[in-house]
Amino acid sequence: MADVARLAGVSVTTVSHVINGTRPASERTRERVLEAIERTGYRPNTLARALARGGTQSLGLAISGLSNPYFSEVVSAIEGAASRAGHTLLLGDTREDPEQELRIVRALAERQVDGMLLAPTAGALEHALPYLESQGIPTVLLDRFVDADFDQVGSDNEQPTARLVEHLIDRGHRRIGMAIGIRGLSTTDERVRGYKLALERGGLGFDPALLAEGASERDRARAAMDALLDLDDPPTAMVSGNNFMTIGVLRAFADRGLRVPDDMALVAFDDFEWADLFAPRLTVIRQPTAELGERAVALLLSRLEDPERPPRRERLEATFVHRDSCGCTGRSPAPQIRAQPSEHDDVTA
Amino acid sequence: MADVARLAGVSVTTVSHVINGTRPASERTRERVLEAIERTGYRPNTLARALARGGTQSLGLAISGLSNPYFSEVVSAIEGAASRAGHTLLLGDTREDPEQELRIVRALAERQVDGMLLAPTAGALEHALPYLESQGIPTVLLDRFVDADFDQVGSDNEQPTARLVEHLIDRGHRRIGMAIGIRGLSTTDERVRGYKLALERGGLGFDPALLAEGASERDRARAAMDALLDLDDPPTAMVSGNNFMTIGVLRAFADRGLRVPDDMALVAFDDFEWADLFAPRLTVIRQPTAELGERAVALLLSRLEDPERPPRRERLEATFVHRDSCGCTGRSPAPQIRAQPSEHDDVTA
DNA sequence: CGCTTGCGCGCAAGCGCTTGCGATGCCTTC
DNA sequence: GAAGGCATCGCAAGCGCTTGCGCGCAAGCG
Repeated sequence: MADVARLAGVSVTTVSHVINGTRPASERTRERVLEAIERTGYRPNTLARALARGGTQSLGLAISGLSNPYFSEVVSAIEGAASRAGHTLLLGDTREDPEQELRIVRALAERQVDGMLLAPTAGALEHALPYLESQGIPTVLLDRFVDADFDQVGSDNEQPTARLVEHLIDRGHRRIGMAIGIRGLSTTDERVRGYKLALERGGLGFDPALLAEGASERDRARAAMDALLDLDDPPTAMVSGNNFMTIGVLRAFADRGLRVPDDMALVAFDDFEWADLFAPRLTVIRQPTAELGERAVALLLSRLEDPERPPRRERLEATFVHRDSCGCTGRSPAPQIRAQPSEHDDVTA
Repeated sequence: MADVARLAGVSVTTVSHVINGTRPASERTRERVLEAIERTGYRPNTLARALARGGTQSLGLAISGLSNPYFSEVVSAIEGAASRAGHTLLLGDTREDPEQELRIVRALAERQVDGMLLAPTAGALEHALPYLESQGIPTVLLDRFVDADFDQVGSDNEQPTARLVEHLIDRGHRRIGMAIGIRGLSTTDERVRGYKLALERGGLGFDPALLAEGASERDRARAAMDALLDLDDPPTAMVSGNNFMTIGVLRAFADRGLRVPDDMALVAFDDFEWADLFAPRLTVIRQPTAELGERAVALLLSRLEDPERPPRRERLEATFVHRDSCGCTGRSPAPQIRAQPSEHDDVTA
C-alpha cells in the first residue's frame, strides 16, 4: 500500500480511504490512486485490515465427516450463504472426537473468526462448548442439539422417526430393529426415542436386543446388523438412524444375500440424491439440508449483529419420502401419502 | 498478551518467547508465564502473528460443487492432510464460473493463504491462473489439467474411459453414446478422447450425434440424454462422463421406464460408495480420491519449501470396477478381470 | 581483583492497515 | 478584509505479535 501511495503521490491514509470509500476524495486523486493500484498489482492484506479493525469477515465451520453426503450438502449451503454475506469459511473436521473438536475450535478461534458454526460431538459439553463460551465467541450449533445456551439449528427427529416405524408396523411388522448412530448425540437419542414411541403406540414393546449400535461407522453398523441377524428371533424390518448406518446395514444384508424389501424391509433416516434411481428405492426421512445450512448462517449473522439477543433454537421439518424399500410397492396400498413433489417419489411433510 | 506479561511480571517479549519456545527462559519465569496464560484465558491472535511473521499456516481451497461426492471425498482428504501438516483450510466454491473463481481466489489470496489448491474452471487460463501467477502464489491444480506452468494432480482419464467403452464393445454394442461434462475441462476432453479412441479401435467410427452434452449439470444431462433416446437410431449403451452425468442419464432412463442393463447398458466414470449395494450395480472407473487429495497437499507443501522447484504433474491411476450395469452379470463371461479387492465388486487397476 | 562469558531478559522497531485529529487552502459572508 | 465554512488531505497512534540488539549480572578465569 505504501507503494501505491508513493506512486499516486498521496499518503497511505488517502489510499486506504479511497479503497474503502470511507472518506470523500477529489475525483483527481481517486483516479490516480486507482491507477496506481492497478499498476502496482496491489493486493490488500486482509490480515492487517482485520488486525486494525478487529473483525475478519470470516466464519469457522467445524463439522465431522466432510465426506458424509448429508453434511457435504449442508456445507455447500453454508458456503453459499456465508459467501453471499461476504464471509469466508475456515474449515475443520472434528472426526466426532471431542479432543480433536476442541483443537479445531481453538485453531479457528485463534484465527479470529467472527463466528463459529459447529456440529457438536457427543463430548462437546465438556470441551469445545465451555471454551467457546468462556471466549465469548458467537456460535451456532448445527445438526445436534445440546443442553446449553447456544443458538441451535437442526431437524425434527423424533416424530419423523416414529412415522417411519409406524409405517413398518402398519405393514404388519412385529420385530423391528434399529441401527443407531453415536450415543449421546441428540440426533441419535431423539431418533431412538421416536422409535420407542412408535413401538409403544403400536403396542409392541421395546426390545434392546433389536438395537444395532453402529456408532455412525459403516463397518460397526454392518457388524452390529450381522449380530441382529443371528438372533433366534431376528427382525423382519429395520430402520436405519442415518445414512452411514444405512450403508452398513445394507452391506450386512448383502453379505447374506438378503434382499430388500423381499427378505427384509428397510426404512431410513437421511435421503440420498440418487435414491429414487436405484433399487431398492429407499423409503426415508429427508432432512432439509440446504435450509439447514442457510438458517444456521442466518442465525449466526443475526447474533453477530446483536450479541445480546437470547439464544434461539430452530427445528426444521423433515420430510417423509415414500418409496419401495418398506415393501409397499404396488402390492399393498401405500398409507397416507399426501403429495408427490418429486417426479418419481411420493413425498410427504 | 500484554495482560499475561503484566500478570507474570515479565515483558511481552518473554511471553512470546516462552509461547513459541524461540528462546530459552529460566524455569521460574516459564512457569509464571504459563500460569499467567492459564489464568487470563489468553488466546493467541494468529492474525497478528501472521502479520509479524509473514506466513499464515493456512491453505486456500477453491473447488466447485462441494456437494459432489467425488469432490467432497477429495476435500475430506485434503482437510486431513492439511490439518496434519498444521495448516488450516479456507474454503471457496467456484461454481464452475471463471469470474466467481477469480473472486474466490482473490479473496483467499488477500487472506494471505500460504498456498492455494484449485480445481480450475474451464476459463481459469484467462482469469484465476494469470492472477495467481502474477501474485506469485504457490498453487497446485487439482482434478483438471491445464496447459500452464503449475503443479498439477489428477487421475488418468483417457485410457480408463477407453477401457469402459471397449468393455461395451466387447459385449457387442455398436451404438454407444456418451454423456459428457463441461467442455473445455481436461477431464471432459480426455474422457471424450478415450471414448473416441475406443470406438476407433473397435472400428466403430465416431458419431457426434451420440454425445449428450450435460455440462456437468444433472438436468442438462437428463435433457440431453432424452434427446439421444429420441434419435431414429438411439444408442443401446451409454458411458457417463462423471457422477452428475450418471444421475442425469439415469433420470432420463427412469422417465421412460428404461431398465439398466436390460434395456440399456451403462458404464460410468466415477464410483459411488454405495454402488455395490444398489441395483443396477454400476460398472465404473473409480478415482483414487483420498490419494488425490493427499498428493495435492504434498505437492503444495513441497513447493512451499522450495518455490523454485520446476512444476510437477502427477497422473494417478484410476481403477476399473466391474459390476452389473454393463450387462455382463452371470450371463456372459466377464472380460479380463484380474482381482477382487472389494468384497462384492470386481476391481481391476 | 579486574575481565571475559554466557545466561536471562527487555527495548523498540516493525508487519500492513485503519482512523481520530487536525492542518491547509480556497470560497463565502458580513 | 477578517472570520467562518467546506472540501481535501496527512500525521501518527494504534491493532497484537515477532525479533534483532543490547544490557545487566553472576560465575569463571588468570
